[in-house]
Amino acid sequence: MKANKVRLLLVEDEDSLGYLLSEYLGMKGFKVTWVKDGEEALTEMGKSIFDLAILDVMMPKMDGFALAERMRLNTVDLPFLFLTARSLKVDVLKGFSLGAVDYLKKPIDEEELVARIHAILSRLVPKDSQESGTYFKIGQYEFDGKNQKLIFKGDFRTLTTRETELLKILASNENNLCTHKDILLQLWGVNDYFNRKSLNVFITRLRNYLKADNNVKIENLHGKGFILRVKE
Amino acid sequence: MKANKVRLLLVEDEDSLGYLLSEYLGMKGFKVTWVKDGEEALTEMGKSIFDLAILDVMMPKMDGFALAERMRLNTVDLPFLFLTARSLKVDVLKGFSLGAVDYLKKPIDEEELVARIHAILSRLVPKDSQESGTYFKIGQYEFDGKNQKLIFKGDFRTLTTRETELLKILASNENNLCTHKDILLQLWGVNDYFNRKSLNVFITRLRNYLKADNNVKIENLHGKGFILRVKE
DNA sequence: CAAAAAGATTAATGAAAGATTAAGACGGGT
DNA sequence: ACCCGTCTTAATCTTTCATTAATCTTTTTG
Repeated sequence: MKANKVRLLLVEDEDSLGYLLSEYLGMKGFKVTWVKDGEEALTEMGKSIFDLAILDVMMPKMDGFALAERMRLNTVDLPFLFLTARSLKVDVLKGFSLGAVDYLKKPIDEEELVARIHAILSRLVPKDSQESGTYFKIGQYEFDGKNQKLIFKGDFRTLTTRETELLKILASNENNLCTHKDILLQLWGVNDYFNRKSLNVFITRLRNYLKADNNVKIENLHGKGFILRVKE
Repeated sequence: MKANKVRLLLVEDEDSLGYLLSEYLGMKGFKVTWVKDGEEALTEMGKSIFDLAILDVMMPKMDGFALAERMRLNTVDLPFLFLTARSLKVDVLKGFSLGAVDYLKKPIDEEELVARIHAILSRLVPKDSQESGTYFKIGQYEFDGKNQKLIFKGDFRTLTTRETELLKILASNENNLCTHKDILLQLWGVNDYFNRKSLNVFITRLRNYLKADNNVKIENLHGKGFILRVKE
């Protein structure tokens, strides 16, 4: 899984610059996804994982600043830098206050851009790997992830691998949102329509297994994901 | 943010700029140590701990690049950025290849420098307690943005996506005006008649949810926007 | 004070997301 | 090759929620 190419999301409406940069960065060994507006960018962020986003500030529809703000609201935790012709001081400051890791003024020097990307990536804290335990208490249930057993008052049921993996994710984030995206990427590695449907089936199964304790619920956050809710 | 001050090591031979920067940065809440050449810098690094070094490139005796190289040889693991009048591309690239986290061209804008320092530090320091920026206290309410929960005296209500996004904006600007324009751009990316109508609907909803504490109000500034007002 | 603009409130609608159940596909073990 | 347990796809039904609409109230301005 690791040792892979660095994945960049380039958001640039201008054809010429977008083409130039995506080609150049591709040549330099990055995996580049180029989209032309903020909406597309958000969609793309929902579909796959990126290491860094490069946002043009001046774009029709949604500008780079608005996009950064929406990323924050959607708790998309993706580092980003701005690329812009607007070098007004107030813009630079706004860029950083939105959480940018860098702010580059046009005209862009491609080599400098690459150097800066590397500087940024080398300093990034690696994402917390889900090093979760294997044994959980879920309300009156006990869940032995290693042996795939769900125990209730002495009785137990053996879960399948998928059921186990899913319950592990939910249980290690008890009472906290697990997004579709995270679950799907962790279980299937891909976030598409069919896997999403599959996920629903497994959720139904788990709900069924967990119904004996009605302080335990798998709730849905519409459009976001699931929460394993344990009252008290 | 952080309890103790951030410690900066400023290496700058020029008196005027050095004085200006160390004063300004000190005023901005940093603990600044100002030395005038590379030798002194290395001594200082041996004596105390710093969070970030700011190196001028052009200095007599040992220039910034040479200093960075010596730091590497001495395995001094201190992030540094360059400050320089030499904006030649080859210099910029050399700066980054030496491991710089940033490279600023003179003339330096002090505010931008501060913004960049903060951007760098926030990347270096592991994110403080996962839920930064998504958890709010609103009067007697607690608002958990990540899980879209609005909590009042132990009980909670789950908000929808839009309700959550809107409340996040208002809450992060408590007692300050959020203009229509800003809200609309952040929530929809577009500022038109219909979204504005939509916004009103959501404001009504939030008002309804927040009415249990009458020190909390969403006020309207006619023609301007909304304010989440929290008395006391 | 009257007209117009902006805002507030409540309700209706429809598309998208989710839930559930069943049927098909796949693969290891015998 | 044929079970059997498991995962995936399909089909169908239900719920959710953003948006639009309709109506009423407040504020501004001349």
